[in-house]
Amino acid sequence: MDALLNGNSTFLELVNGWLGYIVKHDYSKATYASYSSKLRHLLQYVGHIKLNELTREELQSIFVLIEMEKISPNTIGNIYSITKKVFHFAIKMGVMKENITDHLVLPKRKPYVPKVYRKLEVTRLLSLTKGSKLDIPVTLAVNVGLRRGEILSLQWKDIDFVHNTILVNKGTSAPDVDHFPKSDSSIRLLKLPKKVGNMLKDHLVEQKNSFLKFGITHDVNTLLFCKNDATRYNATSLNKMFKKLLIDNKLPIIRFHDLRHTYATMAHNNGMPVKHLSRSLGHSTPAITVEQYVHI
DNA sequence: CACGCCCATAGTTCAGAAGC
DNA sequence: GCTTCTGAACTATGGGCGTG
Repeated sequence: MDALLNGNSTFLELVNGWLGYIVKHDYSKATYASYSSKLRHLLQYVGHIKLNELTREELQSIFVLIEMEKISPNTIGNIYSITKKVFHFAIKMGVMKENITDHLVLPKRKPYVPKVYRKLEVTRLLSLTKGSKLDIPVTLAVNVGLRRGEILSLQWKDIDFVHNTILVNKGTSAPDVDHFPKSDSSIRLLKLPKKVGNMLKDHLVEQKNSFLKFGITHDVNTLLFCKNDATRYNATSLNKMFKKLLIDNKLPIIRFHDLRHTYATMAHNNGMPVKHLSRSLGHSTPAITVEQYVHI
């Protein structure tokens, strides 16, 4: 720590100290990026103010200003929880006495209600993607309920055509391309629906042929869904391609991740027990499944 | 122009803790 | 036991930019 941090330091200096000395070391890169960008909302108003001149009332008025920027209540909640950590750090470092983030009044967070496709729209979507680049990711999302990051990092060694299973044990997150599961319960061995298995078999043959043509090695580490040169697609590109497909074909606009919600809703409506569905999605408890994914 | 990458920032997911 | 809150890590979106 720059032993220089004291009551006369500015809020900006405090934030930089916390980000650089704590967050950079103890948290993931994605979290670091998320924290620093959210703190900018505060810095624009109070970055220059000295710590011993910052008051709870002032902080409260800053949150009102942020609300006026049309930032959603959920995001304001996020900004608040990060801010609280910053001041907690200040207290720990002995540069502030009380945590001025206590008892602030904030807008209530609202649950997100995803859009899901009905059977008819799913059928239409699948007929559109058939044979196209998006065939694999869309099918895996809508028929197996995989997350985007899980699809992007699936390798052929994760597919077992003998036992008809698919092993989900890694993910890909923006802005990095790190591999990690969302949580321990996200690691799971799933049954591969017959039609998906068949589709993957066909895809494997096609991919091998295409690789041969370009002189690229194909092995068990090859990604299921990748570009012609075997490299991974950028996660945001997948979203863009998906959205374009919907616009071009006048399908209702949903997010790629909503295909996972669609899968869950359909499975539930088809009578899949919640416990089973929860395992299939990789949730730690069935309560999450019911709360977040089943939209009738 | 279409495609794909990178970056910045907003918003969502989901586990675990806290509160009832 | 449940519901609600918190927080880390994820996904979404859009602009800019390079390539073909």
